Amino acid sequence: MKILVVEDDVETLEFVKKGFCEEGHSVDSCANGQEGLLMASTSDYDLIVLDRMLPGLDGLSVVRTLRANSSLVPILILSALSEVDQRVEGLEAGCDDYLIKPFAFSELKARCNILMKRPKASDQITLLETASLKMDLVNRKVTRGETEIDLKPREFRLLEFLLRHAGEVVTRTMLLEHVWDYHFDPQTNVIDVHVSRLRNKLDKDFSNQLLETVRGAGYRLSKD
Amino acid sequence: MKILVVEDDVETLEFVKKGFCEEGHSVDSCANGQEGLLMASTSDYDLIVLDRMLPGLDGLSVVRTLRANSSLVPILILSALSEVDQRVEGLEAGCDDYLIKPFAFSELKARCNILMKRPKASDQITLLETASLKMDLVNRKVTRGETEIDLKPREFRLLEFLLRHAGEVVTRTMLLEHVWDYHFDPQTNVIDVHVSRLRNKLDKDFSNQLLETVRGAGYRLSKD
DNA sequence: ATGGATTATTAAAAATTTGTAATGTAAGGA
DNA sequence: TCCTTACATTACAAATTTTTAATAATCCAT
Repeated sequence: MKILVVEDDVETLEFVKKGFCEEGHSVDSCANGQEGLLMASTSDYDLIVLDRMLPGLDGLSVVRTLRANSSLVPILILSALSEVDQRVEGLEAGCDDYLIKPFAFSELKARCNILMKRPKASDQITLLETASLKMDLVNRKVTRGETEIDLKPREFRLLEFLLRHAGEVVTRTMLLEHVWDYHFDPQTNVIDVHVSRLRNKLDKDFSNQLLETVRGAGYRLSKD
Repeated sequence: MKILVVEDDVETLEFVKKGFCEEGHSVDSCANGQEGLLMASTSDYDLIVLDRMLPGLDGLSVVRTLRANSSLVPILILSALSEVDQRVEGLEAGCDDYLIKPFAFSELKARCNILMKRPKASDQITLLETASLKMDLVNRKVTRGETEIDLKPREFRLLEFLLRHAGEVVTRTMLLEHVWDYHFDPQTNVIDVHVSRLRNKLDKDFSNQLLETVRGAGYRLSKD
């Protein structure tokens, strides 16, 4: 992980830097707001640890500027300002966590790990997966084991919805709403027909059947 | 937003509940771990506020169980256990924030807002973008500025290819290969027809034309 | 300016995809 | 077991999408 630490107190900076390095992260640092902002804008960090009181540009302004430029980088503010109102002000500036000085590195580490584990807007889900069945949403490809399964657009949407609710029973009403965008009952058997066609492609050549019918309720894509 | 509060101390519970309700959130609550776990598993919450010490099943166990079931719901732990080691233990259990009792509602609110604003794993999208043109590959939606553009499957593939090569000249041969999967020249004007249709939808209502033709070479999607 | 070539547009034919309806099959209660 | 209901399958009809082909417009070299 790539971390930026902006902190003007040399001792604290070295302490934090050393800790993160020992954790195997790559750490950049600087000692003032302007420089921090510049580094944050020009390089991609997985996390920024930011002192609140900095010479020149203070920490909160850095946060506000980054957020105004729609940066989503996780930011943890470190601050000696410990009053509730000051904490709230910090949290509302757009950072993701606020830790009061003095602090234990173990807590800083734990909080930073949470922020870095957090799903990023950029690492998007492109793959839906259940058992041996994989659906690549970007390339619109479906495979079961090694075999590629060719689906028509509506069949794709149907399977996508089932995959997003794998293991759960999916009612006909849900399917009409979300796969057909029908907000009424068409009084036909469209669903049955498409489920049948999907089954042919999905389960015909395999021993265990993934797409099961739950009589009286709907359908369920088995999770295994 | 839908919030679950699990707290056995009646006074604290009412205090938190009232606060969230006043913020316009919908709040469910219960007073023990088992029930909390059940509610969290059966209903979709945007946030769970969880007391650490609960009768029956303690808060951290609830967190661990939920995470083991790959729930990604944001969880904030409330606890009177304020020692560093206890805080670290709580944070490492899989929750997203840890607030020590006694606390100010303003800080709880600020911290909860951060967790609820956080991008959810479920609403992540893959986006191709050039100038004001955006293509959402997962939801298959294209917008230029505020206007949504409805494309047929082949038009979508054509624009996707152009977007992936924005700013570059794209030859007819490339298009036949990658948009049509033709590995020969069909000796027709399929491409011209589709480019024309795409242009109609893409550029007709706008002053600056994104899809330009490079005479003798192919087409290029302008980068701005 | 003119003519050959390249690109654009349009309408209609062809192909594909989707929906309907008729018929067949299986499940579960009386 | 029978009978009703729910689901499955099939063939065909309708709608949509894609391709073709004919015609018009544009570009650039002469």
